[in-house]
Amino acid sequence: MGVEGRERRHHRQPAQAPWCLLRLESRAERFTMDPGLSDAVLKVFVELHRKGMIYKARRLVNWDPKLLTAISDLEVEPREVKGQMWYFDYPLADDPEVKITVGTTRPETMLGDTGIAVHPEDERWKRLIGKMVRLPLVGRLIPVVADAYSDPEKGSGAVKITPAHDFNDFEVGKRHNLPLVNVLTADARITIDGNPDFTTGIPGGVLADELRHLDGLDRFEARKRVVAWFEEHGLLQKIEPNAHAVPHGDRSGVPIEPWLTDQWYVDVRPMAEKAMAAVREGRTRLHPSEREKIFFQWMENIEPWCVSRQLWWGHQIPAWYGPDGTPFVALDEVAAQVEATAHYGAPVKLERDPDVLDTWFSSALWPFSTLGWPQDTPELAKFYPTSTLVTAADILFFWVARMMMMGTEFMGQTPFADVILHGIVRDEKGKKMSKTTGNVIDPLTVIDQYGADAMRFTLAAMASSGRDIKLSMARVEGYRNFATKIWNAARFAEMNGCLRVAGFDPHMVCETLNQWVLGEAARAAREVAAGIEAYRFNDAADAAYRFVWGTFCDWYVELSKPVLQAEGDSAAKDETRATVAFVIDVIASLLHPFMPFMTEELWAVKGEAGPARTGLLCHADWPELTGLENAAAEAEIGFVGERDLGSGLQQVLLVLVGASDGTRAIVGRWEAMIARQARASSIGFAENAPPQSAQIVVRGETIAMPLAGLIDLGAETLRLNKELAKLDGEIGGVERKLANTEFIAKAPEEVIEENRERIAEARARQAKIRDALTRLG
RNA sequence: GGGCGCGUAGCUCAGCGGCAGAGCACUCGCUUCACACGCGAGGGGUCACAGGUUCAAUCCCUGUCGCGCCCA
Repeated sequence: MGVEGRERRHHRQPAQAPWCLLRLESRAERFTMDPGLSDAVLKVFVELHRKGMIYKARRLVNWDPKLLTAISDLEVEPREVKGQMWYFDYPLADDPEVKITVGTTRPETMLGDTGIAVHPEDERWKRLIGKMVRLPLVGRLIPVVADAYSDPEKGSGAVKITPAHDFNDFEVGKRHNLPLVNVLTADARITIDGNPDFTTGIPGGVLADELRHLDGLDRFEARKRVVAWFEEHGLLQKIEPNAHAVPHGDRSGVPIEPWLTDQWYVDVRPMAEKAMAAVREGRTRLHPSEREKIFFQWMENIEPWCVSRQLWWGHQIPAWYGPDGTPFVALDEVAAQVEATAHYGAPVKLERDPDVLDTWFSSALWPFSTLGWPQDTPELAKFYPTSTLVTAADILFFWVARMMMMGTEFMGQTPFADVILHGIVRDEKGKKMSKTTGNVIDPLTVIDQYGADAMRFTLAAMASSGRDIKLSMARVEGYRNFATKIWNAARFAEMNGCLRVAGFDPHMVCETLNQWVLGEAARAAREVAAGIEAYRFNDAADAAYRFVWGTFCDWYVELSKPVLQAEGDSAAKDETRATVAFVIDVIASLLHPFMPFMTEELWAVKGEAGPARTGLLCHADWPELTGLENAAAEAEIGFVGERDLGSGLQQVLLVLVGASDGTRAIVGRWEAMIARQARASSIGFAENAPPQSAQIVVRGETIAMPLAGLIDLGAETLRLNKELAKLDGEIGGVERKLANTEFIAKAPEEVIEENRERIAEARARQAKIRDALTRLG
């Protein structure tokens, strides 16, 4: 974190960190201005300079006229502005009646025009190439040059060239040897009076009054005056509304100016090559992998990085200037003095460069500077390279790419094996949160309302495939309810004496219900682990949620009630109690990554009775649950848990028609439970359905409910007929598929088999429904 | 202008070749002895549009429209 981050955020993050359960080692907190990290910054700067990869150059930079500093390309953000395009007429020097029309969105820059470019093939202007134009208002003579930069399709086809105030014009100017005329001060005011660059081309070197009045004006005020002048002199051809992107400083929010200054640059290309190689060869993997394309696109087109800043805070650049301005880059002034003395042949007075480094320069060193580099520390040996970096996708270039460049350059290997790029949290309308817009959702507010666990779970559940998250409070609330649900389940366990039992072995349980839930728990543990390992946190969170609510609470707890709440003690009851306690421990473990507080508390509370815990849940092992799947238990509980068994009415008789011995046995074991689920008064068996009963078909079993006088038999008939028709449709579709010879020839066997089973099931079901219909009548 | 991505239930989003899913919202019924932040039962989708590939397309390909983001 840079120094400005220190000041603005430092008080806040430690407050948030514990609630978000960032597992931070606070003794290891580092800050880029710490002495150790400053040593690293100096060393890197000096080393890169020695290798010729840091140099000083006079170029156009993105200049922030409010903060009065250069900024890097990445700190510039284009903002769509509804501006205007002004068209000015520039008269030819030797024939003022002939005028060239040029368009501009920044009229005040015309003071620095040193040429006009037209496309070499443009028939309108071709004949004027090589001629001179007298720059209106200023009087300077400037040439018409042929350059393909000018787009004949746009505007008039001729563009004014201001090499000192526009990046494209700078390049055009270089190609045609046009002079650079700077007309702006650091705070973007016009400076022309006594400005030799400006006055050089002016006849007599003396400024007319109308010009002198512009001197010292703010750029926008000057713009108005220049436009007014052109209008007065009949040289304003037209004004068109024009929406275009204007570069703004991302911190200051004001339009930046391309401005000619001396700055320090890092030649990042060699480092970029090394970083790209690391990704290409799989030594660093980006997740999601689609990000790699964007990474390469940027890295392949990378430009020199302007790292000097004219600010009062930051790492001062380790460069000292001799009397003639020669820079000496060294770790300290003494070393610089040695070099200077050697250079001049005698000691000289040195002056240190007042500029500081871009904060991202020191941040780029983070993976090794924090571990003590350039010292050879044990931490460095142990923790570099790191395994995984988790960060927001929007700082891929600012930070991640630069850490990779510096890491490969100075440590010889890429700093991370995996980089997880997640989305950023946006507001509910999908807008990027920003302090200036004022739509920042403070996590502490959400936490106050719904709890840290609910918020953390929400973020995990919504963090799919690196997409941005529109934070949905409804989701947060839903997961708060989930947390409450777990507490209530734990309370149920407590009320029923479900205590942990020493040496409980999930493989030894005898009760079908318990075998079943343990198998489900094992499946859930596998799914959650797989999700986390694949960095698919939403899949992991989902799997945990489904198991806890959908399986454990909705079914297991319900089905265990008859056993737990029966009078007296039994082996089955003991086993079920132990299983409940065991599964709650599993739940705490599975959910701990997503709901650390609640689960830790649950772990502690459940640890009060039974065998002593060895420590905190966060230090406990991931549940190792293998060999617990049990197909027979799954089938049996599947039948018992069938939602469709009942009639939706209270206290009816349930009759299983023509049930097999197996089914009779299952029903025998679960009678109380099934009756309870189905709201049935009792359950019986018969070879034929009683007259006037509603009948349903569930898992191949026909269940009849004598409903004479209870329901509308006509409505029941209608319901059954509707279901028949639905099945007809399904059968028709599948039959057509199976009749297709190509399908039979080309589809995989299991798919064909699946379809055959589907049709068989549908037909069997239809038969039973038809049977039911005749009984009903 | 170039690149990347997204258009799936009213909303927020999963799924990504072989019967369209979740949460929230909605409708109906429940003071069921863990939980109304709950329980049960439902309704709701030509998976943006148009072509193509395939036995089979929400999923793959091409184009169109709409919406984001990144880089010029």
